[in-house]
Amino acid sequence: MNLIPEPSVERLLSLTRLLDHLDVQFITSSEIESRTGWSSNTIRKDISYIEGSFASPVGYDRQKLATAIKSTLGLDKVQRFCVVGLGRLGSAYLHYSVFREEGYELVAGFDSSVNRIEILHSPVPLYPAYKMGEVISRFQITLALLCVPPEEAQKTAERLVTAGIKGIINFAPVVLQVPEGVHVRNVNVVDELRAISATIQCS
Amino acid sequence: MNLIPEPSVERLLSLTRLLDHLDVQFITSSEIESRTGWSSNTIRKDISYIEGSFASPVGYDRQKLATAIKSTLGLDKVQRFCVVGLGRLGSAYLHYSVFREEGYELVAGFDSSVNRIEILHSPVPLYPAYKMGEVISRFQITLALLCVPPEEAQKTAERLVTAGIKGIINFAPVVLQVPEGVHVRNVNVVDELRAISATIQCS
DNA sequence: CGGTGTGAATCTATTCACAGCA
DNA sequence: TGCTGTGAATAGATTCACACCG
Repeated sequence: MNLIPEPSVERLLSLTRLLDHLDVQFITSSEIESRTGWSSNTIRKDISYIEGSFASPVGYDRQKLATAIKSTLGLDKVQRFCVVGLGRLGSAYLHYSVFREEGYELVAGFDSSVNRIEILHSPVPLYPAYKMGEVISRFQITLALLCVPPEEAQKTAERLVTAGIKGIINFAPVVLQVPEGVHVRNVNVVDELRAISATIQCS
Repeated sequence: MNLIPEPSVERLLSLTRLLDHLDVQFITSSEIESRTGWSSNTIRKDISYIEGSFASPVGYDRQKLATAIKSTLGLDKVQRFCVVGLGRLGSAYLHYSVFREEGYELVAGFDSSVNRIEILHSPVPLYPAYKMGEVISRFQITLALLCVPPEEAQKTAERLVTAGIKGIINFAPVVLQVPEGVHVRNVNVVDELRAISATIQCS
C-alpha cells in the first residue's frame, strides 16, 4: 500500500492539522493553497491518493476529508508510546496534554536515575531504566521519544529495538543505527537551525 | 547558488553530524553507507556538490570534508537566535548547552508573562513580549524558536516577521502563514508520531 | 461556470556504470 | 586494486491542461 509518495504523505499530515483547526464546512484546493503555499494542483494530486467521497462543487467537505486522510494514513487508531530520558526536555513532554486528543497515549517514562524518578511529579507512571524491556512488552508500546544525552542515545536505542519498539523519535544530535523495519525520525533544534541557515545560504 | 538539491542538503547536514562524532582520519563512502543506510552512490553524489579537496584513495579526510560541507552550506558563521514562549518546552532550551558548540548563540528569551520572567532562572537574558521588536533588531537576531501555545502561534509569528526574523522553528502544532523569504521549519512531536504511524501503515 | 480528478509532459532526484586516479 | 567523481539512464515527483461533474 506504499503507493503514496513520501512528500505527499508529509503534506497530507500537515493538511489534517490545518483542517482540524478550521471551522468552515467546505474548503477548496485554492483556499488551501493560500494558507499553505502549496499549489492547488499539488494539493489535488495529494488528495487524489485518498479514497473516499468528500468532494463537492464548492470544495472538499472539511471534516470528511480529514477523517478520510487519517484513516488512509493509519492515524485513526490510538497508539501507545513512552519517553526515555527525563531531563528537562523529556520531562517537559510528560505534561504535554495534546497527545491524547491526537490519538497518542503516553503510558510510561524511563530514566536511569531512580532518584530523579522519585522527585518528578508526573501524570504518567515512571520506571527505572532497567525495567524498559519488561514494561514496553507488557503494555505493547510501539513508539518511543528518545530524550537521553547524546552519548547514551545509540546504546539506549538498541535496548528499545530489542524490546520491540517500531518507531523512535530521536532528540539527540546523533545519527542512530537501527535495523530494517525500525523507523527513526530525528527532531533536534540544532539540525533545524542548520537547515534554515543552509536554505538561506543556498537561495 | 541553489544548485544543491534539497534532499542532498538534508543528508549533508546529517553527515556533518556524523563526521563530527567520529575520530578516524579517513572515511569511505561505503563506511558512511553502513552507518547511515544511504547508498554509497548517493553519498558520493551528494559530496560531489561540495567544493574543495578532501578525497584520497583511502576515502575522505574526515575533518577536511566536514569543514568543506559546513562552509558550502553556510554553517561556519555564528548566528544569533531567540526563544519565544517560556513554558516547559521553551524554558528547557534556555539551558541547552549544545548551541554554542554548534555555532548558534541564544541571546534572548521572551514571554508575555512578566511574572514568569522574574521567576525563571536563566543563563540567557529574558524580556517581556512587548520588547520583542526592539530587542530583535538591536541584537540583529535572525532566527527564532517559537514555543508559544498553538492559539498564539500565528499572531506571534507575524510579530517576529515584522521584527525582521528570517527563520522560525515552529514547535506549535499549527500551519503558519508567513511571507516569502521567511523560512519555517515545523518541529512537533505529534507530527513526528504521525509520520511514523503513516510510514508503518504504508509499508 | 465553479469546482475536482487525472493522464501526459516536464522537471528533479537517484541509481548505475565506468573512467580516472593514486 | 580500491577508491572517488560524474555523465547517462532510470525512477520519481510536480506541474500542466483539460475532461468531467453538480
